[in-house]
Amino acid sequence: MTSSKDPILAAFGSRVRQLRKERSLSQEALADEAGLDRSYIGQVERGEKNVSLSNICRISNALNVPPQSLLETIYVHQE
Amino acid sequence: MTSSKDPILAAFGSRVRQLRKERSLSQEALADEAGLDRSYIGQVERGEKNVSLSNICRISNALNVPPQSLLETIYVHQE
DNA sequence: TTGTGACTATAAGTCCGTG
DNA sequence: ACACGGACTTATAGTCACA
Repeated sequence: MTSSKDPILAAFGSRVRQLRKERSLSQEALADEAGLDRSYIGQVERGEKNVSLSNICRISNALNVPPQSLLETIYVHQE
Repeated sequence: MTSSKDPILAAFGSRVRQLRKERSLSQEALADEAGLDRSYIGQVERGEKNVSLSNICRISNALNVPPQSLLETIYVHQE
C-alpha cells in the first residue's frame, strides 16, 4: 500500500510541498527541522508514504502550522 | 513506544472517543464502519497506537467528520 | 537538490481469547 | 460493551547508494 497512488496521501504530500516551498526550504532543511530523513520527506511529498500521526505533527511543527492544516486539502466522500 | 503516553496520540484518541460517544456507537460498530478491528479502535482511543493517515481518514469517514477535525484538540508548541 | 529502489527493524494492525 | 493480553502477519519508519 505504501507505493500505490492513494489520493489521500497524494493530497497530503502536495500540501506539505506547497507549505515547504512557501517557506523556501529544501527537503533537506525541512527534514532537519522535523528530525526526519531527507528522502523520507521526498517520499511523503510524492504520496508514497502513509505517514503516521506522530510524523504528521513533526512535519507540521517544522512548518510552523497546526497539524490539521496539513489535512485541509483532503476531502473524504461523506454519504 | 506503543504503550508510552504520547500526548498527541492521547489527544487524538480522546477526540475519537468523544465523537464516537456523541453518536452512541460502540467501539465495535465504529470499527465495523471504518473497516478496522474492534481491539484496534480501543487501543487508538487509549492513545496506544500511532495511527496512520489512511486510518485517520477511515475513522473520520466512519464518524462523518472531516479528518482535520480529529486533530483539532492537538496543540503543538510553536516557537 | 531531488527521485527512486532496496533494505532491516520495529510498530501497526488482526485475530484469538480472558475478566 | 470495554480493557487487556498473546501470537501473528503486514506495513511503516528510517536509512542508504545511486541516478
